[in-house]
Amino acid sequence: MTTTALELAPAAPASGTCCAPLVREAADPAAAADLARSFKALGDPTRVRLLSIVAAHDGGEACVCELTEPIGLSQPTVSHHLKILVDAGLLTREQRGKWAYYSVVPGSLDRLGALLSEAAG
Amino acid sequence: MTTTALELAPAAPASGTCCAPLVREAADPAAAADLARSFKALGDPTRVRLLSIVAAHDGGEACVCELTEPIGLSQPTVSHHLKILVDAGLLTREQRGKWAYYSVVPGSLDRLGALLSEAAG
DNA sequence: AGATCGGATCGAAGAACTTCGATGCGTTGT
DNA sequence: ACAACGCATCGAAGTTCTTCGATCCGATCT
Repeated sequence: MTTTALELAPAAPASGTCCAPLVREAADPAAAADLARSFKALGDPTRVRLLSIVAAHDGGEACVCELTEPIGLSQPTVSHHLKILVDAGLLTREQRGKWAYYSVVPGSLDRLGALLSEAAG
Repeated sequence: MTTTALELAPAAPASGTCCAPLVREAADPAAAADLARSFKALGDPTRVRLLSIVAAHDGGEACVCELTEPIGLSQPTVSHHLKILVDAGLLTREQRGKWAYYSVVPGSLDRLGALLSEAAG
């Protein structure tokens, strides 16, 4: 490590321009909005808990009746949050007889994590 | 792959209990709230773009004056979003003379991705 | 068929968020 | 010392989100 690059690294010491230029493309607004939509679904403690409880069940699925009690919220509220997680592509819903079973979409969380590293790596 | 486990997999065919038991602990409410706080910071398209633009700059840092224009929002609004990202531990702020430089906290996004896989893996 | 149960949908009330213009504070330049 | 600049903070207005009780729809049981 020599001090060769020191002449251009600190840019302007006093006045003039303040920042360094871009070295690569930033995420375009559409991609950013997509990413934000997914993260917004995880931006509520209730929904994180729902996701975790579903994943903790045998077979990776659980019905609403098993989710309402540990969450401690009303049944309509739990259904509302589950719908948001389904719309975000993190859960799937399957009606079997009288009960509705929710399960984690395989790989959906890993895909999100990968996008995370890519967006700011 | 034999059909050995089929006897206990479908649980109750008609009435009775609906769901399978838990096979492991779900995330406790405090941990879920922590995780949700981080994701909520990423749950806005403006903040995802800010993070991306900062990371795209040389040296991984940028000042507010370089962020306001590409975002297309007012300077107070950009400052507000930057503060949220700092509070979430995703950005750091450093005042150098007249300008405030924001940079991505190294590893913060990877850590989030790891928690993601852990919480529902 | 009628009753019952699981769960989604429908407003509504309250809280939280996003955005802005105006203003204040610290640094830089004249 | 004074003016100019970068940026944070302060209300305020409008929107969105969270939560609930009430209600409705399907499936199951008697």
